[in-house]
Amino acid sequence: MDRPLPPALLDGLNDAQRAAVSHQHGPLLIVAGAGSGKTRVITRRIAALVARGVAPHRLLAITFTNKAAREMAARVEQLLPGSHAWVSTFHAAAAKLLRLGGEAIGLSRDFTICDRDDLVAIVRRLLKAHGHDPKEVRPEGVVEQISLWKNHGLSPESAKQEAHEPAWRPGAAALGTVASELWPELATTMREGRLLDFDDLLLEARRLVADPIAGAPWRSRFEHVLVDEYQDTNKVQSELADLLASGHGNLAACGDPDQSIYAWRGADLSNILEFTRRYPTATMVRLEQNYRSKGAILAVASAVIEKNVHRVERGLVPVLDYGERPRLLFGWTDNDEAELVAREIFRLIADHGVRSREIAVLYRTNALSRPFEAALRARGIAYRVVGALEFYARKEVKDLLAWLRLKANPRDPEAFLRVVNTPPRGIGEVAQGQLLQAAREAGVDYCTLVEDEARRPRLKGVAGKGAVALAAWLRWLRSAPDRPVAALLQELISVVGYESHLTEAYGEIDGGERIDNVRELIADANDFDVTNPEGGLARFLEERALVQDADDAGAERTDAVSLMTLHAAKGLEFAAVFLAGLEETRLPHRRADSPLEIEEERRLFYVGITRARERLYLSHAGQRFVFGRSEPATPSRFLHDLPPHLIDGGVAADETFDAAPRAVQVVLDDEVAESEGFVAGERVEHEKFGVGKILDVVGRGRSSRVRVVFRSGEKLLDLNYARLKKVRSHEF
DNA sequence: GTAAAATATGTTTTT
DNA sequence: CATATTTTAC
Repeated sequence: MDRPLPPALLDGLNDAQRAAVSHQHGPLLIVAGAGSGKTRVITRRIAALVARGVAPHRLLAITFTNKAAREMAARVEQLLPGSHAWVSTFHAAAAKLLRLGGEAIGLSRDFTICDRDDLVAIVRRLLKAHGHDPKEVRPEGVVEQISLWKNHGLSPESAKQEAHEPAWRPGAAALGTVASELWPELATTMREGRLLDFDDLLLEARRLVADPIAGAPWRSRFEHVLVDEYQDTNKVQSELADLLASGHGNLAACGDPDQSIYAWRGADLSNILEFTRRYPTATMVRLEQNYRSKGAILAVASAVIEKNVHRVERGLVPVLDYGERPRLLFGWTDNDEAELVAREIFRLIADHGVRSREIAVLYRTNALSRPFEAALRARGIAYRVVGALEFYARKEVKDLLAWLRLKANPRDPEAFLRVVNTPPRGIGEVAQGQLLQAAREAGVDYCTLVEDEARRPRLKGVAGKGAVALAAWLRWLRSAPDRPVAALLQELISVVGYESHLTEAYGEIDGGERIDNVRELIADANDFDVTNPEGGLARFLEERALVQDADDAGAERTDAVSLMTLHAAKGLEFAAVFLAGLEETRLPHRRADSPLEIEEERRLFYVGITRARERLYLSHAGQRFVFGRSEPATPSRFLHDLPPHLIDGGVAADETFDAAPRAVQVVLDDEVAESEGFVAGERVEHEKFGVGKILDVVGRGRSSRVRVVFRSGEKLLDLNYARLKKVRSHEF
């Protein structure tokens, strides 16, 4: 310990960065503004600690996403080849902790991590059993409420008193009342099924580490604990970090209050704001020099964030030159906007030699990606949508994972319910209810239950026969080796006949697409087998549960423009950034109404702006397709807040909007024509069916449909969804 | 009772 | 448009 630091680790750092890297003992708070070299400081700090004699495996670094964890681990590896510092997210760390030591606090070794969908499904069943109308009480709302309660330290019992929320609609049951009514049963179902959700992982991990006896080894396991994105930790997370560092107090927290964008998920800004009060001996380092963005971009960022009232005054000093001022783009419709963006991206790539991977289009919600995908595709520009289509959320993927889950944890009710009748084998809703009930009464797992059922049948008719078939597969599943995962999966698919089920249920074309996803899952499992030669099924499932995005799981890194939400862009940087859909009800989002929520939306805008290194574009449209309908859109209030002199051409939002024709500057006749109504007799083109002719228009407004005759036959198309394009008659 | 077919309906953000 | 729920047919 306390060996001198190799000077190379401090090379090229400013004073504040050096202080953060070389700090040795006791609590440390790093308040790091956007682009202030935070990642560099953290990795160097880890290396510095090791250089001073701390064993790498006695360091724990916690990041916000799995991707960040992987990247940081790789960077540390670069600095210190062969080191094995533990870098992970809170949830992954908690899961590992519980696998290793959970039994000491009465947890089963083979628990399953369940996602939000599983919770919602369980709650939906409970709602039904209690006779609630799922339209009056949304199961999603109940899940959200219970999650909030959990994070505030409530228990199923204590929630009863808290729940006096008025009904939002006359006659409807109050959400809080229903949630508190269902929570005990939900907890029972989870316990019996050995299920842990994301909140439970953290809560149980905290319970383990806080335990006077069982937690002792964990409280001294790490000599240093480091938490990145500290501004987005919730109470349970910060307490877990405190506990893990409680043996020595070597806790380093690193974050930026201006980039707090997860309050809706329980993130508690007071964790970082009051860090020095909790740790009075803490050293505080401020990183306030921005090495990432050009001055012009930073000027806009500052102008934006300064509007927030609930904020500690802080500066971000540009190091780079001023550069080009951000540009405002306006399109009459969302398609026009996307067209302008795609055109500009093309120009950047073709004329300025910007790499595609250095360009990002950022928006508030995933649903906004469509027009950009289409416009980029039309120009042949490679792009990838980050995070949106969750691979593991697809039905066929979930089905197969459910079989694996059932093998890993035969008491998992959600896995059982997915498996029991896919492919259909005559065990319908009623029989399923009976099986669930019987399992609970006998206290046995579902595999045992079904095998018993096959021996001494109680279900009648088709259901009984189905149970016999299912029992045979389950017996096979139980005896199959759980490694390699890809082989197990492959065999499972052929034993169950899953691929033929897909083609039967969805047809050749649709089924084929789903089979592709199945193959992708096998490839994914194979990747896992190769990279984790000793990893078993449980580990595979845990990784899939904690990692939502398939890209995240370690797929290709192609040169492509990135499309993603502002939340997903956190921690990333690009040479050119397009912030799109800057309109009221989108940014700020329509559901953000309180001043505090508006401030979080503004921080989101700020995060987006500060992703850009050299070029920034702010774009919005005058009309946008929402719910399949074109609606007028007004520029975001955040655009109005921008001082005109900071924007290219000195045009602020209100002026642009009035001067729209000049701002567009391009002829987009085709697109304009597209948004007009259709008339009988017109020629149209459909993506799948080709060119056709409108026979007549049924209904008006929201529910209007058109009857079109195509070469393949007549179709009734809902204009809200079918993407029909007009075709000039001479092209027909 | 189950399975296929018709219909309803939904969009913040995510570990 | 894709999934979830309800209706209908067997």
